[in-house]
Amino acid sequence: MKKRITLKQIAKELNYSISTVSKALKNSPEIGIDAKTKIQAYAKLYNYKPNNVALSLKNRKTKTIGVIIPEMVHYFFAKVIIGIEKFAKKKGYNVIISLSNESFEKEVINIETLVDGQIDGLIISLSKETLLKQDFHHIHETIDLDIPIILFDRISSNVYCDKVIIDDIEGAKKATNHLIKNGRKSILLITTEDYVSVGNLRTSGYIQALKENNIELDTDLIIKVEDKKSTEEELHNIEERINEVLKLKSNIDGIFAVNEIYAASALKVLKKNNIKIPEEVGVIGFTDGVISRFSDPSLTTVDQHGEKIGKQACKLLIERLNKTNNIPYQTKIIETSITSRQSSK
Amino acid sequence: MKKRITLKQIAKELNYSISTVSKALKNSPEIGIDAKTKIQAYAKLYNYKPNNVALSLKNRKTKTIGVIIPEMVHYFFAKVIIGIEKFAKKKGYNVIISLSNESFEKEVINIETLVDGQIDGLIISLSKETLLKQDFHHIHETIDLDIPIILFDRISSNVYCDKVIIDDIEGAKKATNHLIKNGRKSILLITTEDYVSVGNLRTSGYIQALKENNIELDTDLIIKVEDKKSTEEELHNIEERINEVLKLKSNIDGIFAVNEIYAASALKVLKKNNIKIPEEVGVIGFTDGVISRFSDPSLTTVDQHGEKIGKQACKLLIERLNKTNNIPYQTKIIETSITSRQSSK
DNA sequence: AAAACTAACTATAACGTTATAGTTATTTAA
DNA sequence: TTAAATAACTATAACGTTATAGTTAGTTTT
Repeated sequence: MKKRITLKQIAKELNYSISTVSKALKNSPEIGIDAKTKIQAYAKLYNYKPNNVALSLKNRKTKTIGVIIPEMVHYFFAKVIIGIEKFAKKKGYNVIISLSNESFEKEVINIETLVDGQIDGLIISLSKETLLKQDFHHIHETIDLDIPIILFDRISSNVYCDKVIIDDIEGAKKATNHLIKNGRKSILLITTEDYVSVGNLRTSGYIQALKENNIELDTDLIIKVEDKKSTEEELHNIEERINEVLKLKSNIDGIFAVNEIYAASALKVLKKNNIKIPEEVGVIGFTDGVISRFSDPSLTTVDQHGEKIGKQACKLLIERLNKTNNIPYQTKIIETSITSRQSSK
Repeated sequence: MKKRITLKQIAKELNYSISTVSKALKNSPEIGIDAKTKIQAYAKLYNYKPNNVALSLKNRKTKTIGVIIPEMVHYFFAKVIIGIEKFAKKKGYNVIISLSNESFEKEVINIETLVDGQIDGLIISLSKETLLKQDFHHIHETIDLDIPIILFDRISSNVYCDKVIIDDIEGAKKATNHLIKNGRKSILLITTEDYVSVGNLRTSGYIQALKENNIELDTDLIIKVEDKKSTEEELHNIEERINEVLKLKSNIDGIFAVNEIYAASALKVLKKNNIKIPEEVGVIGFTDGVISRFSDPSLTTVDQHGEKIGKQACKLLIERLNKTNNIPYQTKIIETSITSRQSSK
């Protein structure tokens, strides 16, 4: 009903020019004290707020950041968004979120839509399809338009821009070492096939940790899972494979899974076999999410600190937006940490 | 590097007026075929895209929808957002997401920020604090500004606007009946204090179901939890209380929890007491999320169909935005359904 | 052949701001 | 006492669009 009041209306009502009103509200010294008090009082009374769209047009800045993530129902991404949102808000930026749903095409469309004058910069975690295709033209075109992009988590070395990642190798090493320090010697690794970069890196970390502790690598202790949608059927499959290895290698005393779901599957199989956790077998997962917290026993995990990642990404972006000259691209690495719970001691 | 091209630049380059260019690109019959082809070709070559901010200012429409949810790390809300996002995109709208973090103050600030010319309408799920305070002035003020609001899930009957909810009473009845049909007679209810409307309604559903099945209500079988942040400590507390009741009432053969977390806690306590699920006690939760799917045993739940809720809310909003006259407010009820898993048979 | 019409354009204003460059009237300096 | 300085404003342009209202030159109509 009562529409927003504008400078024009205030000007007309109080018989000043629009410029005077504008300046008075900005407390400009050019304006006399009388006019100022009158105008400011009136503005306050009618709850004047500058129209942001007009400001965006004038300043050629929207004070809005676009975020594109592969999926929403994922603790890690949700956390990242929280980090972005918090920092952005503090700096006076708004956040627009889009989902690529792991599809290359949707990613391209989302970027196009957002770049259409809605946002000052973008924070993106690439979709699986994009990484598989290795097609980054949409990213490059956006950067060419002088719209900065920050990549996080799912990045590519073929794109030149700021990046925020965790050290997957280091994280996996920490996890493996955690088990070794508990006295575990025969550690089962549940990971993805090698083309998934994250899985690949974590596998390397596992291998390195063993080497550093002079434990011989037994490839029979590595289960590589096809990285599909986690349907009930697929989950059953994974459990089946874990079960087999467990039967085959009865001396297994630790399990490191490269994500929550694999870790939860491991728990299930262990319990079915009446193997005591953590007494007989210690379990640790990567990615600290709800599943880990509410599983029984609760899962020790490698926390990726999604919120920190989001904050850092947002910080990098806003810094770049505020620089007029081009600063060199940075890659920030966020430390992982172990969250110790019941599944390991 | 190569900035966006504008009408002005095209006009200058091709020696036409801005109006001609604008009209040519809109295929106006006022413009001659020669000019049209020339201008359109040039625009295509330089990838002309109208500046959305300018359009927003001109049309007094941003084609953007704001969404405020209490928290992100929550399967249900994530699903709702997916629903909103999908539908919005299809209709040419963008989505801005803000988090109230269950705080009244943050909710107020978020609304203010969004209403500052960024959005055409809002979709909100109220924070717990807001519901506790019963202070809706910010909602009313926004509606007064002719910015339509759609409330979902966490609503209040004291606000007049469009709403999308599930039938909590019906859902709770379905859940309770599901247990009763399994032959359960002594069903423990784990719910929230009554001021949380959702908890309150689900409690009613439970009571009604008992009544309809001629089972006497035993108030000792109702645990009302203070609805706080689910910290480890708080969770421990809940488990403690469940444990006590379980000791006191040894004949309990079913548990209905009004959310996933309470249900997961119940599972934990039952397992600790070596009570067989579902043989001795059947468990059902409200809200179908990851915890339910990955718990052991997996949880039977009342699915709220978050994506449908999001879609419906978005639809209501866009419909209202497209009407010039005020249409009467609607409340849409989305059907729940039972997803049967291991925790009940 | 003058009046009316039409095709193909252009100018202007407006959306709401703000920065820059004026314009007054009044005060101060020389 | 006259020029220079200042205080307190106002007008204008610009951000990128588009709708409305002009303006031409050429074509019909009668």
